Amino acid sequence: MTARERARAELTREIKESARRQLARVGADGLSLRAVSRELGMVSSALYRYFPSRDDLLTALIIDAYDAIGSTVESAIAAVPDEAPVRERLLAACRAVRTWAREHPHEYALIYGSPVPGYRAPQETIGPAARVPFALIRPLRDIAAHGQEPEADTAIPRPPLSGALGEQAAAVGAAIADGVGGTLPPDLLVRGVIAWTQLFGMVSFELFGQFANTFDPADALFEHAITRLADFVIGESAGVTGQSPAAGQLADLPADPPAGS
Amino acid sequence: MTARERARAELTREIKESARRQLARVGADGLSLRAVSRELGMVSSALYRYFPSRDDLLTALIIDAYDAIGSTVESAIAAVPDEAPVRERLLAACRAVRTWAREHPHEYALIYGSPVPGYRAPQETIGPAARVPFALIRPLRDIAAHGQEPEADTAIPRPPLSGALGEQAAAVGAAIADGVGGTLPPDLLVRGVIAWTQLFGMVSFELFGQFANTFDPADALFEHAITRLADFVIGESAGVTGQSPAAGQLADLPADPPAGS
DNA sequence: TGTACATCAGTGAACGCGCGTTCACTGATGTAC
DNA sequence: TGTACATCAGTGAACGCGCGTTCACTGATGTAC
Repeated sequence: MTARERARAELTREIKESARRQLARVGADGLSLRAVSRELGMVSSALYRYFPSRDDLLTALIIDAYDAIGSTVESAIAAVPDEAPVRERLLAACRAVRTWAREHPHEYALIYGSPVPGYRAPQETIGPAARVPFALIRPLRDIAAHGQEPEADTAIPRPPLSGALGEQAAAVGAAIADGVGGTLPPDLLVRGVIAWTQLFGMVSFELFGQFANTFDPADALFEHAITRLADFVIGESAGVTGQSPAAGQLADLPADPPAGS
Repeated sequence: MTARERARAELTREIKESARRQLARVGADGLSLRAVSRELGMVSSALYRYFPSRDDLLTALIIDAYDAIGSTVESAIAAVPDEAPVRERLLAACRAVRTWAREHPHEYALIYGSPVPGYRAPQETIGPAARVPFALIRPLRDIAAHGQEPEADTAIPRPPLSGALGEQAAAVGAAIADGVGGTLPPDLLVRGVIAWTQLFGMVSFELFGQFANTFDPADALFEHAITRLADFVIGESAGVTGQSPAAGQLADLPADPPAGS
């Protein structure tokens, strides 16, 4: 790696860092190449050696943000001991999402807030964007791989999917089989998606100020909500008993069965 | 009402309409007084007779949007026959939220998307902002007023609230008692809040493009999700039986008991 | 090891643009007697 | 019913600002022989 290449990588990093700082001050629409160049002590036209346009810089920030929250969630899940029940992995993932969002509110807003009008997210963002949903759904594979869900232990009724939803979920399940390491039953996948929306709905409301004056420090509400959410997804009621009755069973499974249906 | 006053009201309306159209084209940050004045065939400085600044115009749009979705939801609930179970009112409210959001995506983004940096929502917005959550929670009052929840019919376990959450919910419940027409038990209130976040999480993900390439027409997913959501909030499992067993009982209650605990 | 040439990073000036807001003004609409 | 004055809506010019992007350029870093 030549000195030139090292300098280029370093400056690219500095440009994005400065842009992130500016994001925090003025938001995505206020992000200005001239301001970035000013902070870096360069002339504004110099930035065009690194990013062909303002939108490309924005895209880089979006990809970085998706990757950052994605790897944070993946790490949080990986940090849970293999013997721990699926439930613990889900809870860890939820907490990781919230923690990252609170630590990087403006990057969170960039990727999960209202889309910037006039900006069309390019193809390259969809891979990184899928990391969090994949990470959330992957633990469910362990339930599916178990052959059957702990039907006897669950007290939560499971209304059947409508025909249209069943087909849609089956198609999605097949399409993402590679990403999540196996085909999920439609019902389980739908529960996972609902949990995904619930999780981000709660985090967004907290960050965007909808809880102002009511559930303002949302810690207790969040903890309660993700407990209920885990009940809903997994179909156990460990929120009551404190420990999943099926945990022992699941723990005996290999943590990572081979991919493919 | 003098001719002058009528003209003023009319033009104020036209300015806001033009601004809403522009919102759809360029978003909140792109909203420009000069563009509005251009569309109206006026000189830009003339707008200052109607709104003292750009931010005040934005505030007016935000209040209008909150009022619009608020009254839409209220109407949807009111349109449900009095004899219908609480469940039907909840579902109607959820569908109304989604329909309005899809018909007014940019106004939705204005109030539920990422906050505009540098813009601080003034006090006048909090009343209108509360209309939807109040409308969602108000039907739950009927459950609370019934004296007890249909405990026997519910199959969903109800883990207790943590101490901190219980206190917070009790405080919030007391603070909003006037708005919802009665004090709600903390547990019921928390379920309502969780449902609120779930509902808007799902609508936001649909509108902001997170379902792209997966659950893209989200109709079936949404219908399923709100069914589960009603199960969760009300504790009945009408999604399975098709009709709430407690519906008859609740229908005998007065639709609007006097406010206050 | 040294020279000749190509590649690339950064400069500085310029283009053309749109923005929010102020201000002194004209003329029409409303009000008091 | 008519006049004198006050209020208000809309004009047009101007201020000062920051922006994205282009372009011909200089000088440093890399590469081939």
